[in-house]
Amino acid sequence: MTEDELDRVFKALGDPTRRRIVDRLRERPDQSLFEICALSFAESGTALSRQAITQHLDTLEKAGIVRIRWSGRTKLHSLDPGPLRAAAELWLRKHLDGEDR
Amino acid sequence: MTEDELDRVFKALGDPTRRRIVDRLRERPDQSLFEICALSFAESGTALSRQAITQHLDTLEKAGIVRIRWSGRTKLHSLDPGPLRAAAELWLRKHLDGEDR
DNA sequence: TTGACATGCAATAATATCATTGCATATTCT
DNA sequence: AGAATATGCAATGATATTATTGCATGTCAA
Repeated sequence: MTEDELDRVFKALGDPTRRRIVDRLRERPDQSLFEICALSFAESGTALSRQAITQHLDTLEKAGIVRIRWSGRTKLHSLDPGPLRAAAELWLRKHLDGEDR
Repeated sequence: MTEDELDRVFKALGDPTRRRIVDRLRERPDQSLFEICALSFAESGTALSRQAITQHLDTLEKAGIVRIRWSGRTKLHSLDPGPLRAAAELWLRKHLDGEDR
């Protein structure tokens, strides 16, 4: 994992809206943009525009955290646990050695 | 750990200069601003201004990752592993359950 | 007490991020 | 074919981030 990839992963995680999206995608994969918008609204009360969500999803996709798949006219989003795991292993874990885990 | 704290930790980690600072502080604690500047230069070749490093250190301090201690006219920086560990435990780990670790 | 040293504070500028709006394109259904 | 659906693309604006420069303040040491 390159420095740039690490940048993108941590930056992607540095936003609460994106973290919520990742949480929801983990509960259920293959969600469409509309589903994610609806859940985002249901959860937070405030409605972000569809484009805002799209941009967050792009950020997650560029970080490699989210994978997309087209089914007709709907774009389905799922998690790719790889980059998250890589970031945790490569970087966070070395700062936690010697602790009670 | 609140959402805001999580934001600050991940955002702080989303910059390669700051990650390098954390790496160096882990190797040796209680480094002054000048030492960090010097190491940063020695490592990367390009010299960031002292103020740029100061701002990065502020970001790390606000994220709770770096603790400071004054000794006369020198400001000594050390790591606080707490927020890093909390972020890893609270957030990253739940996305890694069921894997071979 | 003067000079060198270590750092702080403030202003500025370039670029990036986050969210919005309006319009366009492609797919499904009747 | 026409209407509704799901999404893309582009422009804009507000705010945040990153790095710079110049000057000020506090501390140590000769």
